[in-house]
Amino acid sequence: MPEENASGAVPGLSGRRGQAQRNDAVILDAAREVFLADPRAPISAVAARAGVGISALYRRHASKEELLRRLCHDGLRRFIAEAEAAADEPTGWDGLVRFLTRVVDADVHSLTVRLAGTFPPTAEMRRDAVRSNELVAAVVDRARADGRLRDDVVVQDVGLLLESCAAIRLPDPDRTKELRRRYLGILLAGLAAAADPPLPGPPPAAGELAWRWRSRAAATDDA
Amino acid sequence: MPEENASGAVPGLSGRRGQAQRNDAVILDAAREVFLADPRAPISAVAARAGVGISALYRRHASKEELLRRLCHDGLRRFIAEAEAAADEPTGWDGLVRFLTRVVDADVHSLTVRLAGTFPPTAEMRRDAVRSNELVAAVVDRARADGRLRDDVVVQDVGLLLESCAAIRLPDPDRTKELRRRYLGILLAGLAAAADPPLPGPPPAAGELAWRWRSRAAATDDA
DNA sequence: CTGGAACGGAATGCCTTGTTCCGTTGACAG
DNA sequence: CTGTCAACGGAACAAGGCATTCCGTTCCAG
Repeated sequence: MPEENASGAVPGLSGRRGQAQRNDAVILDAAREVFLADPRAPISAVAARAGVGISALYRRHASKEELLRRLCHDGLRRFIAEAEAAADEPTGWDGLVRFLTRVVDADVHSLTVRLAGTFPPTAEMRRDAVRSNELVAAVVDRARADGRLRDDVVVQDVGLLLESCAAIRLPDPDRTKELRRRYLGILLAGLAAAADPPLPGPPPAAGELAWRWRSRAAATDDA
Repeated sequence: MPEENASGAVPGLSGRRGQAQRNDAVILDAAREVFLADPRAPISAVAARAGVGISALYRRHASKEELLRRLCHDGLRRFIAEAEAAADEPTGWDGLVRFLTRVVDADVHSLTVRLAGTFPPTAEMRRDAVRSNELVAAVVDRARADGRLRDDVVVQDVGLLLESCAAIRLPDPDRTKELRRRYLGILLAGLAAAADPPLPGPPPAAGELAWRWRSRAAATDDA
Protein backbone atom coordinates (compact mmCIF):
# COMPACT_ATOMS: atom_id res chain seq x y z
CA MET A 1 0.00 0.00 0.00
CA PRO A 2 1.53 3.31 -1.10
CA GLU A 3 1.61 6.13 1.37
CA GLU A 4 -0.63 9.04 0.60
CA ASN A 5 -0.06 11.38 3.47
CA ALA A 6 3.24 10.42 5.09
CA SER A 7 3.99 12.66 8.05
CA GLY A 8 1.53 15.32 6.97
CA ALA A 9 -0.26 17.81 9.15
CA VAL A 10 -3.30 15.59 9.56
CA PRO A 11 -2.76 13.34 12.56
CA GLY A 12 -3.17 9.61 12.50
CA LEU A 13 -3.78 9.19 8.81
CA SER A 14 -0.76 7.21 7.74
CA GLY A 15 0.60 3.78 8.39
CA ARG A 16 -1.09 1.01 10.28
CA ARG A 17 -2.77 3.41 12.62
CA GLY A 18 -4.16 5.52 9.84
CA GLN A 19 -5.42 2.47 8.04
CA ALA A 20 -7.19 1.44 11.21
CA GLN A 21 -8.79 4.82 11.60
CA ARG A 22 -9.98 4.76 8.04
CA ASN A 23 -11.40 1.30 8.62
CA ASP A 24 -13.55 2.77 11.33
CA ALA A 25 -15.54 4.68 8.77
CA VAL A 26 -15.48 1.93 6.17
CA ILE A 27 -16.89 -0.55 8.64
CA LEU A 28 -19.61 1.79 9.84
CA ASP A 29 -20.64 2.56 6.28
CA ALA A 30 -20.71 -1.10 5.41
CA ALA A 31 -22.76 -1.88 8.50
CA ARG A 32 -25.23 0.83 7.60
CA GLU A 33 -25.68 -0.51 4.10
CA VAL A 34 -25.93 -4.13 5.12
CA PHE A 35 -28.30 -3.69 8.03
CA LEU A 36 -30.40 -1.31 5.98
CA ALA A 37 -30.89 -3.99 3.38
CA ASP A 38 -31.54 -6.62 6.03
CA PRO A 39 -31.67 -5.83 9.72
CA ARG A 40 -31.04 -9.47 10.56
CA ALA A 41 -27.94 -9.78 8.44
CA PRO A 42 -25.02 -11.63 10.03
CA ILE A 43 -21.93 -9.83 11.20
CA SER A 44 -19.90 -11.66 8.61
CA ALA A 45 -21.88 -9.90 5.88
CA VAL A 46 -20.79 -6.55 7.27
CA ALA A 47 -17.17 -7.63 7.34
CA ALA A 48 -17.37 -8.92 3.78
CA ARG A 49 -19.02 -5.73 2.58
CA ALA A 50 -16.36 -3.64 4.27
CA GLY A 51 -13.65 -5.81 2.76
CA VAL A 52 -12.13 -6.58 6.14
CA GLY A 53 -11.92 -9.59 8.39
CA ILE A 54 -14.22 -10.21 11.28
CA SER A 55 -11.60 -9.40 13.86
CA ALA A 56 -11.23 -5.89 12.46
CA LEU A 57 -14.84 -5.45 13.32
CA TYR A 58 -14.72 -6.94 16.78
CA ARG A 59 -11.73 -4.83 17.61
CA ARG A 60 -13.96 -1.76 17.39
CA HIS A 61 -17.28 -3.00 18.66
CA ALA A 62 -17.78 -5.22 21.65
CA SER A 63 -20.67 -7.09 20.12
CA LYS A 64 -23.20 -7.07 17.34
CA GLU A 65 -25.74 -5.53 19.63
CA GLU A 66 -23.45 -2.67 20.45
CA LEU A 67 -22.86 -2.04 16.78
CA LEU A 68 -26.58 -1.96 16.10
CA ARG A 69 -27.13 0.39 18.98
CA ARG A 70 -24.48 2.69 17.62
CA LEU A 71 -25.96 2.73 14.13
CA CYS A 72 -29.41 3.31 15.48
CA HIS A 73 -28.31 6.14 17.70
CA ASP A 74 -26.32 7.74 14.90
CA GLY A 75 -29.41 7.65 12.73
CA LEU A 76 -31.47 9.19 15.46
CA ARG A 77 -28.98 12.03 15.82
CA ARG A 78 -28.99 12.63 12.11
CA PHE A 79 -32.76 12.68 12.22
CA ILE A 80 -32.63 15.32 14.92
CA ALA A 81 -30.12 17.36 12.97
CA GLU A 82 -32.34 17.40 9.90
CA ALA A 83 -35.34 18.41 11.96
CA GLU A 84 -33.37 21.30 13.39
CA ALA A 85 -32.10 22.33 9.99
CA ALA A 86 -35.65 22.56 8.69
CA ALA A 87 -36.01 25.79 10.63
CA ASP A 88 -33.54 27.41 8.25
CA GLU A 89 -35.95 27.26 5.34
CA PRO A 90 -37.88 30.43 4.59
CA THR A 91 -41.34 28.91 4.95
CA GLY A 92 -42.77 26.15 7.09
CA TRP A 93 -43.78 24.19 4.03
CA ASP A 94 -40.30 24.38 2.56
CA GLY A 95 -38.93 23.23 5.88
CA LEU A 96 -41.21 20.23 5.90
CA VAL A 97 -40.37 19.33 2.31
CA ARG A 98 -36.69 19.66 2.95
CA PHE A 99 -36.86 17.62 6.11
CA LEU A 100 -38.78 14.78 4.50
CA THR A 101 -36.61 14.78 1.41
CA ARG A 102 -33.38 14.64 3.36
CA VAL A 103 -34.54 11.94 5.70
CA VAL A 104 -35.88 9.83 2.86
CA ASP A 105 -32.75 10.30 0.78
CA ALA A 106 -30.45 9.24 3.58
CA ASP A 107 -32.75 6.40 4.58
CA VAL A 108 -32.28 7.59 8.12
CA HIS A 109 -35.69 6.55 9.24
CA SER A 110 -35.41 2.89 8.30
CA LEU A 111 -32.03 2.75 9.93
CA THR A 112 -33.38 4.04 13.17
CA VAL A 113 -36.79 2.48 13.34
CA ARG A 114 -36.07 -0.93 11.90
CA LEU A 115 -33.14 -1.39 14.21
CA ALA A 116 -34.92 -0.15 17.29
CA GLY A 117 -36.46 -2.95 19.25
CA THR A 118 -33.72 -5.42 18.46
CA PHE A 119 -31.88 -4.34 21.57
CA PRO A 120 -32.64 -2.60 24.85
CA PRO A 121 -32.33 1.13 24.14
CA THR A 122 -30.20 3.28 26.37
CA ALA A 123 -31.65 6.06 28.46
CA GLU A 124 -29.94 8.59 26.22
CA MET A 125 -31.53 7.13 23.15
CA ARG A 126 -34.91 7.41 24.74
CA ARG A 127 -34.22 11.02 25.57
CA ASP A 128 -33.17 11.68 22.00
CA ALA A 129 -36.27 9.96 20.71
CA VAL A 130 -38.39 12.30 22.78
CA ARG A 131 -36.43 15.26 21.57
CA SER A 132 -36.78 14.24 17.95
CA ASN A 133 -40.51 14.05 18.45
CA GLU A 134 -40.59 17.59 19.74
CA LEU A 135 -38.52 18.86 16.83
CA VAL A 136 -40.65 17.14 14.23
CA ALA A 137 -43.72 18.54 15.94
CA ALA A 138 -42.25 21.99 15.49
CA VAL A 139 -41.64 21.36 11.80
CA VAL A 140 -45.18 20.14 11.28
CA ASP A 141 -46.76 22.92 13.30
CA ARG A 142 -44.87 25.54 11.40
CA ALA A 143 -45.87 24.04 8.07
CA ARG A 144 -49.48 23.92 9.17
CA ALA A 145 -49.32 27.51 10.30
CA ASP A 146 -48.33 28.37 6.75
CA GLY A 147 -51.67 27.06 5.60
CA ARG A 148 -50.17 24.85 2.93
CA LEU A 149 -50.39 21.67 4.96
CA ARG A 150 -53.81 20.11 5.29
CA ASP A 151 -54.95 20.64 8.84
CA ASP A 152 -55.99 17.09 9.66
CA VAL A 153 -52.38 15.93 9.62
CA VAL A 154 -50.67 15.34 12.96
CA VAL A 155 -47.06 14.91 14.00
CA GLN A 156 -47.29 11.16 14.31
CA ASP A 157 -48.22 10.95 10.66
CA VAL A 158 -44.71 11.93 9.69
CA GLY A 159 -43.14 8.82 11.16
CA LEU A 160 -45.52 6.55 9.35
CA LEU A 161 -45.19 8.48 6.13
CA LEU A 162 -41.45 8.09 6.29
CA GLU A 163 -41.84 4.43 6.94
CA SER A 164 -44.02 3.99 3.91
CA CYS A 165 -41.41 5.74 1.76
CA ALA A 166 -38.73 3.49 3.17
CA ALA A 167 -40.68 0.49 1.94
CA ILE A 168 -39.82 1.44 -1.63
CA ARG A 169 -36.80 -0.72 -2.18
CA LEU A 170 -34.99 -1.85 -5.31
CA PRO A 171 -31.71 -3.66 -5.82
CA ASP A 172 -30.12 -0.48 -7.12
CA PRO A 173 -29.71 2.12 -4.36
CA ASP A 174 -29.65 5.08 -6.71
CA ARG A 175 -32.81 4.04 -8.46
CA THR A 176 -34.36 3.42 -5.07
CA LYS A 177 -33.67 6.98 -4.08
CA GLU A 178 -35.16 8.30 -7.30
CA LEU A 179 -38.35 6.32 -6.89
CA ARG A 180 -38.67 7.27 -3.25
CA ARG A 181 -38.58 10.89 -4.26
CA ARG A 182 -41.30 10.13 -6.75
CA TYR A 183 -43.59 8.73 -4.06
CA LEU A 184 -42.66 11.44 -1.68
CA GLY A 185 -43.85 13.76 -4.44
CA ILE A 186 -47.22 12.04 -4.52
CA LEU A 187 -47.48 12.14 -0.75
CA LEU A 188 -46.62 15.81 -0.64
CA ALA A 189 -49.26 16.53 -3.23
CA GLY A 190 -51.71 14.70 -1.01
CA LEU A 191 -50.56 16.56 2.07
CA ALA A 192 -50.81 19.92 0.37
CA ALA A 193 -54.25 19.38 -1.06
CA ALA A 194 -57.18 21.01 0.62
CA ALA A 195 -58.59 18.52 3.11
CA ASP A 196 -61.56 18.12 0.83
CA PRO A 197 -62.39 14.53 1.54
CA PRO A 198 -61.19 14.37 5.15
CA LEU A 199 -58.88 11.51 6.02
CA PRO A 200 -60.77 8.52 7.39
CA GLY A 201 -60.41 7.18 10.92
CA PRO A 202 -58.73 8.69 13.96
CA PRO A 203 -55.19 9.98 13.42
CA PRO A 204 -52.30 8.15 15.08
CA ALA A 205 -52.09 9.00 18.77
CA ALA A 206 -49.06 10.09 20.76
CA GLY A 207 -47.98 6.79 22.28
CA GLU A 208 -49.16 4.59 19.47
CA LEU A 209 -45.73 4.22 17.94
CA ALA A 210 -43.76 3.91 21.14
CA TRP A 211 -43.75 0.11 21.02
CA ARG A 212 -40.98 0.28 18.47
CA TRP A 213 -38.63 1.59 21.07
CA ARG A 214 -39.40 -1.14 23.52
CA SER A 215 -37.21 -4.16 23.36
CA ARG A 216 -39.06 -6.68 21.25
CA ALA A 217 -38.30 -9.52 23.61
CA ALA A 218 -39.44 -7.68 26.71
CA ALA A 219 -42.98 -7.87 27.94
CA THR A 220 -45.64 -5.22 28.11
CA ASP A 221 -45.97 -2.31 30.42
CA ASP A 222 -43.70 0.65 30.88
CA ALA A 223 -44.02 4.39 30.65
CA MET B 1 -65.96 -44.74 1.63
CA PRO B 2 -69.68 -43.98 1.59
CA GLU B 3 -70.45 -40.29 1.65
CA GLU B 4 -71.66 -38.90 4.93
CA ASN B 5 -73.92 -36.11 3.77
CA ALA B 6 -76.85 -38.54 3.71
CA SER B 7 -78.14 -37.09 6.95
CA GLY B 8 -77.65 -33.41 6.09
CA ALA B 9 -77.06 -30.98 3.25
CA VAL B 10 -73.61 -29.90 4.42
CA PRO B 11 -70.98 -32.44 3.44
CA GLY B 12 -68.00 -33.52 5.53
CA LEU B 13 -68.55 -31.32 8.54
CA SER B 14 -68.88 -33.84 11.35
CA GLY B 15 -66.65 -36.33 13.02
CA ARG B 16 -62.93 -36.67 12.62
CA ARG B 17 -63.11 -35.95 8.95
CA GLY B 18 -65.04 -32.75 9.46
CA GLN B 19 -62.60 -31.59 12.09
CA ALA B 20 -59.78 -32.20 9.67
CA GLN B 21 -61.47 -30.26 6.93
CA ARG B 22 -62.05 -27.35 9.26
CA ASN B 23 -58.40 -27.49 10.27
CA ASP B 24 -57.49 -26.93 6.64
CA ALA B 25 -58.92 -23.45 6.79
CA VAL B 26 -57.67 -22.73 10.30
CA ILE B 27 -54.14 -23.63 9.34
CA LEU B 28 -54.19 -21.58 6.18
CA ASP B 29 -55.52 -18.55 8.05
CA ALA B 30 -52.89 -18.95 10.73
CA ALA B 31 -50.18 -19.26 8.11
CA ARG B 32 -51.37 -16.11 6.41
CA GLU B 33 -51.32 -14.13 9.64
CA VAL B 34 -47.99 -15.43 10.80
CA PHE B 35 -46.11 -15.08 7.54
CA LEU B 36 -47.65 -11.68 7.00
CA ALA B 37 -46.19 -10.50 10.27
CA ASP B 38 -42.86 -12.16 9.53
CA PRO B 39 -42.13 -13.92 6.25
CA ARG B 40 -39.29 -15.82 7.89
CA ALA B 41 -41.34 -17.15 10.75
CA PRO B 42 -40.80 -20.81 11.62
CA ILE B 43 -43.36 -23.46 10.82
CA SER B 44 -43.86 -24.07 14.51
CA ALA B 45 -45.20 -20.54 14.88
CA VAL B 46 -47.90 -21.32 12.35
CA ALA B 47 -48.86 -24.49 14.17
CA ALA B 48 -48.99 -22.66 17.49
CA ARG B 49 -51.09 -19.89 16.02
CA ALA B 50 -53.48 -22.39 14.53
CA GLY B 51 -53.66 -24.24 17.83
CA VAL B 52 -52.65 -27.53 16.25
CA GLY B 53 -49.60 -29.73 16.33
CA ILE B 54 -46.93 -29.69 13.71
CA SER B 55 -47.98 -32.99 12.24
CA ALA B 56 -51.44 -31.63 11.45
CA LEU B 57 -49.65 -29.14 9.29
CA TYR B 58 -47.32 -31.54 7.56
CA ARG B 59 -50.24 -33.85 6.78
CA ARG B 60 -51.59 -31.17 4.45
CA HIS B 61 -48.49 -29.57 3.04
CA ALA B 62 -45.43 -31.43 1.88
CA SER B 63 -43.03 -28.77 3.06
CA LYS B 64 -42.75 -25.21 4.24
CA GLU B 65 -41.89 -24.12 0.75
CA GLU B 66 -45.03 -25.65 -0.66
CA LEU B 67 -47.10 -23.88 1.96
CA LEU B 68 -45.50 -20.56 1.12
CA ARG B 69 -46.08 -21.12 -2.56
CA ARG B 70 -49.71 -21.88 -1.88
CA LEU B 71 -50.20 -18.74 0.19
CA CYS B 72 -48.45 -16.63 -2.38
CA HIS B 73 -50.46 -17.99 -5.24
CA ASP B 74 -53.72 -17.61 -3.32
CA GLY B 75 -52.84 -13.98 -2.74
CA LEU B 76 -52.05 -13.49 -6.38
CA ARG B 77 -55.41 -14.92 -7.36
CA ARG B 78 -57.19 -12.67 -4.91
CA PHE B 79 -55.28 -9.75 -6.36
CA ILE B 80 -56.49 -10.69 -9.82
CA ALA B 81 -60.04 -11.05 -8.62
CA GLU B 82 -60.01 -7.56 -7.12
CA ALA B 83 -58.58 -6.10 -10.29
CA GLU B 84 -61.34 -7.71 -12.29
CA ALA B 85 -64.00 -6.53 -9.86
CA ALA B 86 -62.83 -2.95 -10.28
CA ALA B 87 -64.51 -2.93 -13.67
CA ASP B 88 -67.89 -3.14 -11.93
CA GLU B 89 -67.56 0.37 -10.52
CA PRO B 90 -69.36 3.11 -12.41
CA THR B 91 -66.27 5.23 -13.04
CA GLY B 92 -62.62 4.45 -13.61
CA TRP B 93 -61.63 6.47 -10.59
CA ASP B 94 -64.07 4.60 -8.36
CA GLY B 95 -62.69 1.38 -9.73
CA LEU B 96 -59.15 2.38 -8.85
CA VAL B 97 -60.12 3.51 -5.37
CA ARG B 98 -62.03 0.34 -4.72
CA PHE B 99 -59.24 -1.81 -6.02
CA LEU B 100 -56.59 -0.13 -3.89
CA THR B 101 -58.77 -0.10 -0.80
CA ARG B 102 -59.63 -3.76 -1.05
CA VAL B 103 -56.08 -4.87 -1.69
CA VAL B 104 -54.74 -2.75 1.13
CA ASP B 105 -57.43 -3.92 3.54
CA ALA B 106 -56.78 -7.57 2.85
CA ASP B 107 -53.02 -7.07 2.88
CA VAL B 108 -52.95 -9.12 -0.27
CA HIS B 109 -50.01 -7.34 -1.73
CA SER B 110 -47.60 -7.97 1.13
CA LEU B 111 -48.63 -11.58 1.17
CA THR B 112 -47.82 -12.00 -2.46
CA VAL B 113 -44.80 -9.82 -2.90
CA ARG B 114 -42.98 -10.45 0.34
CA LEU B 115 -43.29 -14.17 -0.10
CA ALA B 116 -42.31 -14.20 -3.74
CA GLY B 117 -38.63 -14.81 -4.19
CA THR B 118 -38.33 -17.15 -1.25
CA PHE B 119 -39.03 -20.07 -3.54
CA PRO B 120 -38.87 -20.89 -7.24
CA PRO B 121 -42.23 -19.79 -8.68
CA THR B 122 -44.23 -22.17 -10.80
CA ALA B 123 -44.97 -21.49 -14.42
CA GLU B 124 -48.62 -20.94 -13.57
CA MET B 125 -47.71 -18.32 -11.00
CA ARG B 126 -45.67 -16.48 -13.55
CA ARG B 127 -48.56 -16.56 -15.96
CA ASP B 128 -50.87 -15.21 -13.26
CA ALA B 129 -48.38 -12.50 -12.43
CA VAL B 130 -48.41 -11.37 -16.04
CA ARG B 131 -52.18 -11.47 -16.11
CA SER B 132 -52.45 -9.42 -12.93
CA ASN B 133 -50.25 -6.82 -14.53
CA GLU B 134 -52.54 -6.57 -17.52
CA LEU B 135 -55.59 -6.23 -15.32
CA VAL B 136 -54.07 -3.54 -13.15
CA ALA B 137 -53.02 -1.74 -16.28
CA ALA B 138 -56.64 -1.74 -17.38
CA VAL B 139 -57.75 -0.31 -14.05
CA VAL B 140 -55.18 2.45 -14.22
CA ASP B 141 -55.86 3.27 -17.85
CA ARG B 142 -59.57 3.53 -17.22
CA ALA B 143 -59.03 5.81 -14.26
CA ARG B 144 -56.72 8.00 -16.29
CA ALA B 145 -59.24 8.15 -19.10
CA ASP B 146 -61.68 9.58 -16.57
CA GLY B 147 -59.36 12.51 -16.14
CA ARG B 148 -59.31 12.29 -12.37
CA LEU B 149 -55.96 10.51 -12.19
CA ARG B 150 -52.88 12.59 -12.75
CA ASP B 151 -51.46 11.64 -16.10
CA ASP B 152 -47.86 11.10 -15.10
CA VAL B 153 -48.79 7.98 -13.15
CA VAL B 154 -48.01 4.61 -14.72
CA VAL B 155 -49.13 1.09 -13.99
CA GLN B 156 -45.96 0.12 -12.19
CA ASP B 157 -46.60 2.87 -9.68
CA VAL B 158 -49.51 0.90 -8.28
CA GLY B 159 -47.34 -1.96 -7.07
CA LEU B 160 -44.97 0.34 -5.27
CA LEU B 161 -47.81 2.39 -3.83
CA LEU B 162 -49.35 -0.74 -2.42
CA GLU B 163 -46.05 -1.73 -0.98
CA SER B 164 -45.65 1.57 0.76
CA CYS B 165 -49.09 1.17 2.30
CA ALA B 166 -48.20 -2.30 3.47
CA ALA B 167 -45.29 -0.85 5.38
CA ILE B 168 -47.71 0.72 7.82
CA ARG B 169 -47.74 -1.89 10.52
CA LEU B 170 -48.88 -1.84 14.13
CA PRO B 171 -49.30 -4.60 16.69
CA ASP B 172 -53.08 -4.31 16.43
CA PRO B 173 -54.34 -5.52 13.03
CA ASP B 174 -57.54 -3.48 13.16
CA ARG B 175 -55.72 -0.30 13.94
CA THR B 176 -53.27 -1.12 11.21
CA LYS B 177 -56.08 -1.33 8.71
CA GLU B 178 -57.48 2.02 9.87
CA LEU B 179 -54.17 3.77 9.53
CA ARG B 180 -53.47 2.22 6.17
CA ARG B 181 -56.73 3.65 4.93
CA ARG B 182 -55.61 6.98 6.25
CA TYR B 183 -52.41 6.93 4.23
CA LEU B 184 -54.18 5.54 1.25
CA GLY B 185 -56.36 8.62 1.58
CA ILE B 186 -53.32 10.89 1.44
CA LEU B 187 -51.95 8.99 -1.53
CA LEU B 188 -55.23 9.19 -3.38
CA ALA B 189 -55.37 12.91 -2.76
CA GLY B 190 -51.89 13.09 -4.26
CA LEU B 191 -52.87 10.96 -7.22
CA ALA B 192 -56.00 12.97 -7.91
CA ALA B 193 -54.32 16.34 -7.71
CA ALA B 194 -53.53 18.11 -10.91
CA ALA B 195 -49.99 17.20 -11.89
CA ASP B 196 -48.97 20.70 -10.97
CA PRO B 197 -45.47 20.02 -9.79
CA PRO B 198 -44.69 17.04 -12.00
CA LEU B 199 -43.28 13.99 -10.25
CA PRO B 200 -39.49 13.92 -10.27
CA GLY B 201 -37.39 11.34 -12.01
CA PRO B 202 -38.35 8.70 -14.56
CA PRO B 203 -41.35 6.53 -13.64
CA PRO B 204 -40.79 2.86 -12.84
CA ALA B 205 -40.28 0.84 -15.99
CA ALA B 206 -41.95 -2.38 -17.04
CA GLY B 207 -39.38 -4.93 -15.95
CA GLU B 208 -38.04 -2.99 -13.03
CA LEU B 209 -40.01 -4.93 -10.46
CA ALA B 210 -39.61 -8.37 -12.01
CA TRP B 211 -36.68 -9.25 -9.77
CA ARG B 212 -39.13 -9.96 -6.98
CA TRP B 213 -40.38 -12.97 -8.84
CA ARG B 214 -36.97 -14.40 -9.35
CA SER B 215 -35.65 -16.74 -6.74
CA ARG B 216 -33.64 -14.68 -4.33
CA ALA B 217 -30.73 -17.10 -4.14
CA ALA B 218 -29.64 -16.67 -7.72
CA ALA B 219 -29.83 -12.91 -7.87
CA THR B 220 -27.08 -11.79 -5.53
CA ASP B 221 -23.36 -11.56 -5.88
CA ASP B 222 -22.08 -14.41 -3.74
CA ALA B 223 -21.97 -16.92 -6.57
C1' DC C 1 15.92 -6.12 12.96
C1' DT C 2 12.32 -6.70 16.34
C1' DG C 3 8.12 -5.84 19.19
C1' DG C 4 3.54 -5.58 18.86
C1' DA C 5 -0.79 -3.43 17.03
C1' DA C 6 -3.97 -4.70 13.59
C1' DC C 7 -5.61 -8.17 10.91
C1' DG C 8 -7.79 -12.39 8.27
C1' DG C 9 -10.37 -16.03 8.71
C1' DA C 10 -10.84 -20.83 10.55
C1' DA C 11 -12.64 -23.05 14.74
C1' DT C 12 -15.98 -23.34 18.39
C1' DG C 13 -20.18 -23.90 20.60
C1' DC C 14 -24.83 -22.47 20.90
C1' DC C 15 -29.29 -21.87 19.01
C1' DT C 16 -32.83 -22.04 15.53
C1' DT C 17 -35.62 -24.63 12.55
C1' DG C 18 -37.43 -28.01 8.96
C1' DT C 19 -38.73 -32.60 9.02
C1' DT C 20 -39.53 -37.19 10.86
C1' DC C 21 -41.10 -40.48 14.19
C1' DC C 22 -43.95 -42.57 17.51
C1' DG C 23 -47.27 -43.12 21.01
C1' DT C 24 -52.10 -41.39 21.83
C1' DT C 25 -56.92 -40.26 20.76
C1' DG C 26 -61.48 -40.85 19.63
C1' DA C 27 -65.17 -41.61 15.89
C1' DC C 28 -67.21 -45.32 13.89
C1' DA C 29 -68.21 -50.10 12.31
C1' DG C 30 -69.39 -54.46 13.89
C1' DC D 1 -68.54 -52.46 24.17
C1' DT D 2 -64.30 -53.05 21.56
C1' DG D 3 -60.97 -53.09 17.75
C1' DT D 4 -59.28 -50.19 14.08
C1' DC D 5 -57.07 -46.53 12.04
C1' DA D 6 -57.04 -41.68 10.25
C1' DA D 7 -55.62 -37.63 12.45
C1' DC D 8 -52.97 -35.73 15.90
C1' DG D 9 -49.56 -33.61 19.42
C1' DG D 10 -45.23 -32.82 20.19
C1' DA D 11 -40.49 -34.73 21.32
C1' DA D 12 -36.39 -36.05 18.81
C1' DC D 13 -33.20 -35.46 15.20
C1' DA D 14 -30.08 -33.45 11.96
C1' DA D 15 -28.52 -29.63 9.36
C1' DG D 16 -27.28 -25.10 9.10
C1' DG D 17 -26.51 -20.42 10.61
C1' DC D 18 -24.34 -17.23 13.43
C1' DA D 19 -21.93 -14.53 17.24
C1' DT D 20 -17.75 -14.76 19.29
C1' DT D 21 -13.03 -16.43 20.14
C1' DC D 22 -8.48 -17.83 18.93
C1' DC D 23 -4.23 -18.06 16.64
C1' DG D 24 -0.89 -17.49 13.21
C1' DT D 25 0.50 -13.68 9.93
C1' DT D 26 1.56 -8.98 8.31
C1' DC D 27 3.98 -5.00 8.36
C1' DC D 28 4.61 -0.18 10.48
C1' DA D 29 7.52 2.04 14.04
C1' DG D 30 11.52 2.80 16.30
